[in-house]
Amino acid sequence: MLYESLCAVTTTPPLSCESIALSLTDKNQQGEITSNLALQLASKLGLAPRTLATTLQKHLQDNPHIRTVDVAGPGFLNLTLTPTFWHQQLQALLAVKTPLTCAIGNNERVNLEYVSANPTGAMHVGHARGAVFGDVLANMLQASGYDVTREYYINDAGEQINHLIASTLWHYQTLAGRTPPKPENFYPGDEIKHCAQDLYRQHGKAPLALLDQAPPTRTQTLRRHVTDSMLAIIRQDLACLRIRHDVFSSEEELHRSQAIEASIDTLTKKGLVYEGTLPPPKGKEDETWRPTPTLLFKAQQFGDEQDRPLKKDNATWTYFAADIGYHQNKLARGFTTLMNIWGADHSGYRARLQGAVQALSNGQAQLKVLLMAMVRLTVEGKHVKISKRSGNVITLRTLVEETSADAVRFMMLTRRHDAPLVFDMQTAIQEKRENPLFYVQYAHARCCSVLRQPLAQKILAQTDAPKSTPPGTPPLSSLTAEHEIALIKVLACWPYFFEKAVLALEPHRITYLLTMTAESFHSLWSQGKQNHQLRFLDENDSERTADRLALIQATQRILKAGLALLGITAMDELRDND
RNA sequence: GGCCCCGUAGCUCAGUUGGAUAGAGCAACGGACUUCUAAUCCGUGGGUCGCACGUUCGAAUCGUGCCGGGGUCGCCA
Repeated sequence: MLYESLCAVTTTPPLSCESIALSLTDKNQQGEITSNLALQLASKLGLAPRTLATTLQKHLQDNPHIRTVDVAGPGFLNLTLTPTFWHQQLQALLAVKTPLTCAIGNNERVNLEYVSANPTGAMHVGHARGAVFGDVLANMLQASGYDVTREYYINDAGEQINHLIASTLWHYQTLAGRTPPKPENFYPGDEIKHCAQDLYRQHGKAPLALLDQAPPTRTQTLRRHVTDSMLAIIRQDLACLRIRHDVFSSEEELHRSQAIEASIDTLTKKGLVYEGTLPPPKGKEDETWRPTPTLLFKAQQFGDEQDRPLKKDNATWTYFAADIGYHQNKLARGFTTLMNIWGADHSGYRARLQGAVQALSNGQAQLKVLLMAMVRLTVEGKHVKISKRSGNVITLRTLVEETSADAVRFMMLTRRHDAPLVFDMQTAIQEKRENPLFYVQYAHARCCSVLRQPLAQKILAQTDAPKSTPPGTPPLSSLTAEHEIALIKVLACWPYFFEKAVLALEPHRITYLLTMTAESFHSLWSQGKQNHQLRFLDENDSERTADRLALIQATQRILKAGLALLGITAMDELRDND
C-alpha cells in the first residue's frame, strides 16, 4: 500500500512506473522511505537523474502524507511521511480480518510435491527440512489465493522395494523356523523385522501358506504389505510434525496402469524418443562401463547435458520413465504449475524432468524444482554424524521428541532452502533470545499479557462499543514516540514482504520477519521501563492507552498470523504459574 | 574431468532480486528490574562480502575466469 500510494503520486510524469521497484524503510537518517525511481527512469526519459528527481520532488511535496522530500546522492528520493500516514497504515491493518493474505494466486492450480521419501523405513532429519519447507510453502500459496494440492509420490516400485520384499521374506522364513540364506542387499533396520512379524501374526493360523504361494503372488502380497506398513510409519512421522498431504500417488500404480507406456508414446510421437547409445562418463574411469543401446529421451534439446535413458538393461522402465508418466498424470489433472521439493543430491535430475514436462505440455506448464541443502545436527555445539552405515541415524521422530514439532518447524525455516542448515538441539528448546521461536512466542505472550490486564479490558470494552474518539481528532494520533512509529512501520510492511516471500517461494523470510517484529516489540516494551510515559497502560489517559492497545492488538495479530503460516500455534502465556 | 549449489564479523547466518556508511544472533566487555513477564532491553568492539577482471551513474547481488567446500555423473530412487 505504501508502494501504491507512492506510485500513484509519481505517475505524474509521462511514464508508467509499475515496473520500477521502490526500496522501503530504512532505519537510518535517509528519510523513512527511499526510492531509486529517478535513477531507474532517467535513462528511459533521457534526463539527468538529479533533474528528474527534482521535478518529482516538487510534485511529491504537495502530497499531504509526505512531510519532507529530499534529493540525495546521484538522485535518490528520500521521503519522510507524516505520523498520520503511519496511523492510517495501522488502522488499515486492524480493519482486515485476515492480515496475511493476498490475491496474487488467482485460483491458479498448483501441484506441490514434497517429502516423497522412499518407503523404506523411518524418516530422518534431512526429510524433516523438505517436509516443513513444502508444508509452509503450501500454506503461503494458499493464503495468496493459489489452489494448492499437496502431493506425495510413493516410490513403491523398483529395486529398493524388491530388496525390502526379499528382506521381509527372509525375516518371515526365520520366524517360520527356517534358515534361508540372507539375500543380497539385505535391508537392515528393525522396521523390516516388525513388518515381517506383523505379517506372520496375520497369517497366524497358516503362516507357511504364504511360503507355498507361487513367487509372483507371494511377491505381490509382500509388496502390498511392505509398502503399506512402511507408509504407515512415514505417515506417523509426518503427523508428529503436523504435516499432511492431499494426494498420495503410487509409482507402482503407474506401472500397472500402462501410464508410463502412454506418456513415452506421447513423447515418441513428438520425435523425442530414440534408440541410441550414450557416451561413457567423462573424466571418470569405470571399467564396468559397456556401450549398450537403449531407449533415450532427447533431454539435450531442453538444455540437459545429455540424453537420458528410459529403459534399463533388463528392459524395465527407469525411474525417469516412471516419473515422466507421473508428471503426465499431474498435467492431465489440470495443473499448470508444478513444484517439486527435492534433496540437493537430485540436482542432476532436474534438467531432464523439466525437459520432459516442457515436452509433454508443449511448453504450457512449468516445473519448478526447489533443492533442499543438507541439515547438520549439533548437540552442545558438537556435530552429530548422520550416517546410515554407522546406524547413527537421528530419526525425525527422535528430533521432534527431544525438541518439539514447533521448534523443528521454525528452526528448519531459518535458512534459505539452498543453504546448509545447522540445527542445534539445545538452542531449539532453550528459552532464550537466541532461540528465535521462543523470542517470537514471548513477544506474542507479552502482547496477550497486556491485553489481559483489567484496565486494558475495560478500555477495550469501551472502544468496542460506540466510537469514543472525540470528533475531529484523527484515530491513533497519540502514537508518536520513535519506537512506536518504528513498530508500526514493521507491521505495515508485512503485507508487502509477505507477498515478496510468496513470489520468491521463500518461507524463511517469514521466520525472519517474525523475529524482526518481535525485536521491535520487545524494544518498545523495554522503553517503558526507562520512561514510564511510554508504558502501554495509563489509567489517567484512556485515549493514549486505547491507541497503544490498538498497536498491541495489531502486533499480536501479525505475530499470530505469521506463526499460523508456519503451522505453529501462538502461545497466550509462557510462564507456568506454579 | 563435465554439470548443479554454496563461499558475507572469531562462530551460525540475514541482506527486501542492482542502491547510499553491508546487518542480526552467539561469543567478549559495560550498563538497565518499586514490572504491562529482566525468559527482556540498551551500549561498545569486531569486515579486502573467497580472489581477479568485466557490465554502469552504482555490484555482496548480474557476466566471465580462477581458488575453496558440498552434491552429482547409464542399468539407485
